[in-house]
Amino acid sequence: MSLDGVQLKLVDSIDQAYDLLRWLDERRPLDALGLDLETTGLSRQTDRIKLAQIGDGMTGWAIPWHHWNGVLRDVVKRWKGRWITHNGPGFDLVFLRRAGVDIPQHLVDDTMVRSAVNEPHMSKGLKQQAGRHVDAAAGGLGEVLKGTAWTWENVPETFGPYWQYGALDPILTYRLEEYHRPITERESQRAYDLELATQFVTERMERYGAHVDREAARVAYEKFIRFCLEVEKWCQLNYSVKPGSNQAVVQILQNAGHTFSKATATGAVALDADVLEGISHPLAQQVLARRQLQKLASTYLRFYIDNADTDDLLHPSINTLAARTSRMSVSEPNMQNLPRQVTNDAADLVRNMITCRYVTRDLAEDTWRPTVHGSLLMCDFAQIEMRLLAHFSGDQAMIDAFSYSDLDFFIALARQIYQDETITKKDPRRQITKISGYAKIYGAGLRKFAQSAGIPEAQAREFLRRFDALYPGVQRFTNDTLNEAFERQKTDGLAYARSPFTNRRFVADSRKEFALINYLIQGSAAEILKMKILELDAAGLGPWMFLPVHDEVLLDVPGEHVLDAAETLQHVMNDDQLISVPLRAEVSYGRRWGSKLDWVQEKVLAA
DNA sequence: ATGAGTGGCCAC
DNA sequence: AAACGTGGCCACTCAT
Repeated sequence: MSLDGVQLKLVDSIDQAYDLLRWLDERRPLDALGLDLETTGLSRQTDRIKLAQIGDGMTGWAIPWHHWNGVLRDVVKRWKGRWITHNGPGFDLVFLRRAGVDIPQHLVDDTMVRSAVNEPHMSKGLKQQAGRHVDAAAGGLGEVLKGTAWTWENVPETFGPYWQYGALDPILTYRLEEYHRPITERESQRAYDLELATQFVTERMERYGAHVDREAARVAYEKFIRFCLEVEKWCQLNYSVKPGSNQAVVQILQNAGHTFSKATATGAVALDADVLEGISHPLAQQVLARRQLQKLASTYLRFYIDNADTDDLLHPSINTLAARTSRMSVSEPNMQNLPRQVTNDAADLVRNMITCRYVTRDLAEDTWRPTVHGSLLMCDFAQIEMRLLAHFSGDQAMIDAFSYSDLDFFIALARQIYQDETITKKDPRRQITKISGYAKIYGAGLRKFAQSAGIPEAQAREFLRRFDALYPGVQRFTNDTLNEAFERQKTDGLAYARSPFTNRRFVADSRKEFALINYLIQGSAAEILKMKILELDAAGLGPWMFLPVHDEVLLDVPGEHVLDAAETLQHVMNDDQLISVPLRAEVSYGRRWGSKLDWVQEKVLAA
């Protein structure tokens, strides 16, 4: 395929508008239209459409939005066929909807999603993809404004290179669809359907947003920063060093007689929390304390204050296609890694500042009634990855350990492994068992397992021997996955595993094929969460979901819907049919996320 | 001034 | 036989 002979056209007269509509009428009803937009920028809240482009494999039309948007509206009214976008659900369709142009979800296909599913190890970008599958020259496009005084915001729509660059995009999109569609249909239709549908739901989550207690964030920020400044002054005064300059701090501590043994990945002297905690020197303690508070203040509090909108809502981006396991990631801010340690008040605070939008700030905790004033609902799967390990292994003993309704899974497992029915929650053997489970899931070897469990390698070896004897299915699952991957390496040139749920390909880096075990488990968990989010959406909870966290979904629900929503969550997320052990989910609620210390912390802050 | 790389660290 | 996985984002350093 090449781009020879393509036609690029600009709609800037009535005649050309009619040309476009005539061209449209000649499209076959079963054909598709490529669709793309050029905008003033990337913000879906504040930026505007400059150019709308449609096309097929040979002809691309650029429609200047300000003067000729009526033409695009007319096209949307007339066209009954499919639409092909590249990141449409997350971008172009959002801009169009805001402009009052609604393209029905069921008519949309998307080449970014197709690429992510068909070739998860490759770049998903339109130009990069087109360079691979359409025309090598297409990969080098995208610098039309270089050497001009224009920006994406103020370039005239009629500037030749600009609109031509734009008009080419629907052509590329259309061609990519032609390339990908047969592959998707043959290889991974279910994964594609799942991913595409998920994008429409997560885009709504982004718009709905997360409510933040901005006032509390301001107070905490001031306090944290004041502390950091004092530490910096102290370090300067006493040691003439910046507490953030690790190597300089190391120098000083070395001069004071401390020796360092831990190295970083590249061989430098490590100065992480672990190392600092082991040094009895006032500088070490100050460096550590400042590092923690500085991180919290700048990553979260500063972000909350600067980026919440006028309704105190954050709108983080949810990327459904970032991780090779199909996990979703979240950015600006990354709300999937808000500190959770209850032992650290300062850290816990950051999570507690995510609050229910329907509760006014002055409403005292003891007068708050979730079913009256509204509530956050948090619904998370219990040990979903361990359940998937049991499912994949097929070991009856491990499967059984999930079927005692009144017994913790890891206690049940520990009792089997240690042959001791007296093991309870606090028994250290439960913790070792738990760590071993995650070691299996992550693909850890003996050494790393012993390390994480804090036991001698001999003891770890004995433990794993018993584990493997009791649950031979885990090793069988591991071996089968790897053997299959190596077979595929020979035939397809690529080591990969396939999702049992959607037939998705999980691709491993070379020499890290063992990671496929983890990809299957983590990826299946991710796919299950996506499936469940779609079910929740279909069950009517779409308007209130705002955040996925790998095995959990968060909702912000008005009071009159709280009970219904909680019941729906229970009903949808608990599932006895999907895999060979029951899937269990717990619903919790609160005025704040985290919520354990709540108002107490606000008082601490005020002090 | 900007960007890439590193080290560090939070989550699941 | 042996192999801990996936992300995002900060401060800092050194390069262009």
